[in-house]
Amino acid sequence: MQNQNGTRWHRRKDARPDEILAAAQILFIEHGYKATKLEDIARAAGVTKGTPYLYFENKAEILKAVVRNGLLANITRLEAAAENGAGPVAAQMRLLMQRWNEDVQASQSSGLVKLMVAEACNFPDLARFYYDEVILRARALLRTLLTRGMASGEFRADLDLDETVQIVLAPLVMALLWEHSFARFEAEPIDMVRHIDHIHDLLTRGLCTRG
Amino acid sequence: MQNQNGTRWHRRKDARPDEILAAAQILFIEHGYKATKLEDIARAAGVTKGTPYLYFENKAEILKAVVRNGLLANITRLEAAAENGAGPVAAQMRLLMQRWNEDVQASQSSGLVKLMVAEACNFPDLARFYYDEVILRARALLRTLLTRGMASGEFRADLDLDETVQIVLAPLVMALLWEHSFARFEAEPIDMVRHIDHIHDLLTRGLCTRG
Amino acid sequence: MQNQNGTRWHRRKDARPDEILAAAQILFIEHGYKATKLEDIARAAGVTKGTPYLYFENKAEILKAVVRNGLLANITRLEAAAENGAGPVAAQMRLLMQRWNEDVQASQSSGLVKLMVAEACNFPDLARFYYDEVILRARALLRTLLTRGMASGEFRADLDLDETVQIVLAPLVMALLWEHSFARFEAEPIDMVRHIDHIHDLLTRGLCTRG
Amino acid sequence: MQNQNGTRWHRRKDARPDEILAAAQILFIEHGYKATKLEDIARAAGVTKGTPYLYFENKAEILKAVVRNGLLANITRLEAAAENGAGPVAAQMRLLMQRWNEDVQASQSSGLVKLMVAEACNFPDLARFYYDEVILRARALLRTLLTRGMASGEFRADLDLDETVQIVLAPLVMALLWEHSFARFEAEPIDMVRHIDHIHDLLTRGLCTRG
DNA sequence: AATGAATGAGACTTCATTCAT
DNA sequence: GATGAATGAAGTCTCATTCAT
Repeated sequence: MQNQNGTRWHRRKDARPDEILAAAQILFIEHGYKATKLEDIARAAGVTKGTPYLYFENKAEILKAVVRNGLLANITRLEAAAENGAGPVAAQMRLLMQRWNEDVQASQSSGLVKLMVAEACNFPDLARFYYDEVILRARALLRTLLTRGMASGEFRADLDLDETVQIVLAPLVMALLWEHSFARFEAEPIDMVRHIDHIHDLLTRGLCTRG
Repeated sequence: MQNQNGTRWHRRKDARPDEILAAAQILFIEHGYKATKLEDIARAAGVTKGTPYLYFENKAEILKAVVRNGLLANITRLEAAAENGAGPVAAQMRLLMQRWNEDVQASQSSGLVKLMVAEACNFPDLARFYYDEVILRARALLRTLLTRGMASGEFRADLDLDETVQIVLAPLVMALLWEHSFARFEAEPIDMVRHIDHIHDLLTRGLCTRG
Repeated sequence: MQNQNGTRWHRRKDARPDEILAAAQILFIEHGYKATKLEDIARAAGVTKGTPYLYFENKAEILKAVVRNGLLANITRLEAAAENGAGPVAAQMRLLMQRWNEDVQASQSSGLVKLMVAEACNFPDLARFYYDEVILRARALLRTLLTRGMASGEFRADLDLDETVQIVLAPLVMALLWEHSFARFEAEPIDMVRHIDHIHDLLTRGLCTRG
Repeated sequence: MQNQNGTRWHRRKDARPDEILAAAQILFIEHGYKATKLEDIARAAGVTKGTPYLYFENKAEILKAVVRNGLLANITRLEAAAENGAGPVAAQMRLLMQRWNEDVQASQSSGLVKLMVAEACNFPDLARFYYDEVILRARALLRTLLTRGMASGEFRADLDLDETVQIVLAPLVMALLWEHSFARFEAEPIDMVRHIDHIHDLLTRGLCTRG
């Protein structure tokens, strides 16, 4: 394969692994790990069957790299975004949710969560990694925020921290899973910004009227 | 292969399909559709490779039967449980959530949701079925309750119905997914009754202190 | 299975094997030996999977019985028809050809030849049987006729007997094979009586004008 | 599996499909379509199970390729051989028959006819192809010759063209079928050149003495 | 570095055959 | 005699992986 100057391509030499991972991510999310053929990944990445093996031990390692790459970057950016907040905690929380959403959209990584849910049982060490490096860190982030809010009197003092963290995260995670499972059947696509506002509103103020 | 009577076969035509589906459900949920071998299903059901084909056309049909069987029964029981409620709507909602949980536990069907999330893309008509017959019906149920609560003044009048339904369902569904993905890494198992109470409490009263 | 008198059927007890063979013959001819399922034979014979095994050792024995039954009867009747002919040999030959055709039509056995051609390699002893008991006997019959014709001066004296026998039989056999292979593509069905007359005419008189 | 160079593969993409078809042809003719295992074809072609699938969609496509390849080439060469004949038509016919025989011997394709007869019912479109591209074209060839002979007064004018074509072809085709079914039981192998001469002689001059 | 022909274990599925009822 | 649930060997086809080029 030669470009029009007659010289071989070298430009993308270092980009290859990432191109393969990008292709693999899309296909793994779309069809699951087992149902995705390595040849499809290769083709989608613009290379041939043998090439992925130059960069990755085997198919399982590609999956692991996909997940590690995608999610570590996400959570790291999220942690950065959570630093040095000021003002009412509820507002900080809302901001953080929106930031996180923007980041997920930008990084195309929403489906990784679905992938992890689907494959957690088949890749225990990957699941462990995800639990330790993503779930626990995300929870810690939220827990800090909640604690601050409870300390300041903004949030109810009788909340169970662990439970509350789970419950707050649930609608956010579900929205991601939804996008890669049943969203296509909906009449109109979800407006995530608006949806997150609703989540924030409902979680902070509750369903019930204030008596 | 002989059973304990020294006879070669069990001869239980009527029970077989359900035994096969039960075995398949466990394995599909645990490993996903593709990664589950038919021979494993057969062995788990106490029969040999060929037997499932006496009752089901092929592997895909077994998956469909698993999902249809399990979920239709669930949603139907849920709808029955939702009828003729009286008293405060919030209390009715709490009761319904707990009923649903009991039913899911009893029917061993919690993992079906994970299965559907994982395989929605590979089985579009099954996903459609799930969307139409499970998701929409579950939403309708909740929407009725919310509407009633809003009409009675118990719930806030400014809620967006569609959004709220999604958000209320999210923690419930997430709890199921959790059980079949990362729950094993937690220090202690989730007490679902307690968890649902927390969900109900947080959703009805909100995070914030009143006033 | 009971008839309307409440008594079990016994009437066809002895007919069972023949019914099975009749069904098998049709299916073997239509699809070949391997492609015919024993269950299809059973169903076509109005019995269930296990029943053929009450009368036949296995599938191969059914094939052998089909061929033996069908062809032995044919050749025997043919030999009977060939006896005590009088008058011109060419006319006797014509009569024999037409008789043979009537017999084949009546006995529904035309496809057996195709079956034997198709399966000769896979069933050497059956092929041997067919060669010895059908082909050789049919040849002998024709050879007798030809010899008589040559002796009487009716047929050319310079004919090679073996070769001539083969060549005379060929169009007759081909017509049978044709019926079970490509006849369906023809615009109109073959009129066998007429076709045999043409065969007889061409073979006796030849293509060339008499000069 | 290693070749004699100690390397694992032959690496001969261009030759492979034909090697596979050649192996398949022999086995299909010998045992029929169903009774031939793909692994046997592969082994006979010097490759392993999976390799045929690099070049052919599935087993049925291999059969189709075998037939198409083999027969189209034959009929095409036959048509070429039939062009620009001169002299007595009977002599031309004899020459054509011998040419055809030489071609069939050289191309090892004699068994394809048997294969088609055996499998016509199971592969209707292949049979259609054979009927259209081989049978009809062969008939047309012969019909031309016969017509010429009748016009020139060499052949009888009262011949039915369609019938005659069928009858002339029959002994030629039967000889091929014979070779792949019962020839092995004969005391001595057929001398095809001589056999064709006999066919030609009998068909042109007829059985009967003149006069 | 990249290719892609080839491999071969392994999955799905079929079906001749058995035998308790 | 008849049934038909069950078996399990065997066949078709797939695809992760290898390695000569």
